[in-house]
Amino acid sequence: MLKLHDTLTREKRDFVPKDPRRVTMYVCGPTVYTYAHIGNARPVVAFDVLFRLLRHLYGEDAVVYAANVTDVDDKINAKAAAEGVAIDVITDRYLDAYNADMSTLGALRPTFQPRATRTMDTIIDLIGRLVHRNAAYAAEGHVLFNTQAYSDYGKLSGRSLDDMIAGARVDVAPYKQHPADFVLWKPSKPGEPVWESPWGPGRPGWHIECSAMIEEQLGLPIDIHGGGNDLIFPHHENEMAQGLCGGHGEDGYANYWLHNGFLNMGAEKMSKSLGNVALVHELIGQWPGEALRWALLSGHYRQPLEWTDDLVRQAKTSLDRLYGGLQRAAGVAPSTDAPSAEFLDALCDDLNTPRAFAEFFRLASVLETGEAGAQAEAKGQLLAAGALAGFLQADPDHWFQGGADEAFKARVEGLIAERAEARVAKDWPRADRIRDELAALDVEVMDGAAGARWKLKR
RNA sequence: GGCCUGGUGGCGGAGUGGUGACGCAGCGGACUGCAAAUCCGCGUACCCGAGUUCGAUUCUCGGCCAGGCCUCCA
Repeated sequence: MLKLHDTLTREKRDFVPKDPRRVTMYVCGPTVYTYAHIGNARPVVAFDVLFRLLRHLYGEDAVVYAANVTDVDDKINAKAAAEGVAIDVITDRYLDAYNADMSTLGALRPTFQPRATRTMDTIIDLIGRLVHRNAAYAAEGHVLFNTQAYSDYGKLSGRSLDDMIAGARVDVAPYKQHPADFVLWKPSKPGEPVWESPWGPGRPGWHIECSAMIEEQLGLPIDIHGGGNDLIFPHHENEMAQGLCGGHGEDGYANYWLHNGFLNMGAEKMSKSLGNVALVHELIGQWPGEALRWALLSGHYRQPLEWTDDLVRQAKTSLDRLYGGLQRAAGVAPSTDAPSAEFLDALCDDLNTPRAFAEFFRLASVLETGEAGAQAEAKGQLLAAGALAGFLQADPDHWFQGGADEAFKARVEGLIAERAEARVAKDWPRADRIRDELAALDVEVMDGAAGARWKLKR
């Protein structure tokens, strides 16, 4: 039984989908104005594991996963203006880069990737319904959500309206009826992209696109809504309020709210505004994407995780160990294609990936030392567990030699053949000389009963 | 100020009212022409104080420390 921690009820609960034939999940996606950093990738990878797990439990075609793309925003506008191009040029460029980067991290593409600019009709329709139902009002070219219309406002983030007023750090716009009211539609500034609406030309506020997309792509209520824990307030609080008041939310908005913890650089949250970021785009030039994925999942998704070079190095070493086991067991035929029960249990325990990783190592150990039957089972379980979580699907030789082209491989094989001759002749000085030569090429040779294997050191 | 997380061994990181996480690093041994890998074994931990309890790292309260959010910023 899958259990998930729900932010709204603040407890870990059995997961029961509204319809097991159509399990719905929505995760807040990127604003595409620059490259994603590794902190941005944490929810993508964590919820990718959940997506894969749900597909495993309910069937591949039974899970519908939508992740939005915010492609209209001040920063996008600024970048487009700076380059003198239309915003689509910017957003297309960085969306493509984003998808390529996330794919390198082993994340499956969501079923839908709706874009704000292509959801405009639904956004305007939803705002219209909110106005009609007195859950929103127009004022000075803006449309604002009326927080007084929703009695549970603050429930998700655990805040009361009174607290918010008391703690308000920002001047309240004069056109707001209540300080907590938030913008659904606002006028564009000169030169910015603009859409026509019943309330005048302008563009959507921050939160409304997600509610519109969820209505359009998934239908209320959805089973799972995910995102970073900085989105709980105000974004998800507002999203839920407007979504429920729009007329289709009588059965709730999202049945399970999941929020991931942050990646820290040193003691601080990694964030673009602090400038302490490591871009995925750059990291994938330094490490295998699979090692980055492992590093991201080496801590539980709700806990903070400190991002360091050493974390990735350890992740790489862990995968070397597992791939090494698979490489040595190349001759073992898997006797199952199902992950072990413990592996599945670990993931079903609110995505306990560290516990699942421990099971990877246990299986690898059985593969190394077990009887033939146990090995065959362990290999099958290991590969199946890997497939479920997005690991270990590469050819082990390719994992260790991945950076080498054919010419390089031929050269290495030649040297290894020469060295084999020397070893047969017990010409140790010559054998060691060739080992040194290979080491200079960054190649490590491992002698074994069945001949020598090699890997790139990197 | 309000709300919310978290503080576990050299490092990363699970978990539990009373025995084992797991991985990395380290140490000893086996194997090995050398090396690597692998195998066997070893070590060190639960922020502080009080309480509940036969017993607390685990529950409660208080404190200290760190981090996050507190509206047009994703």
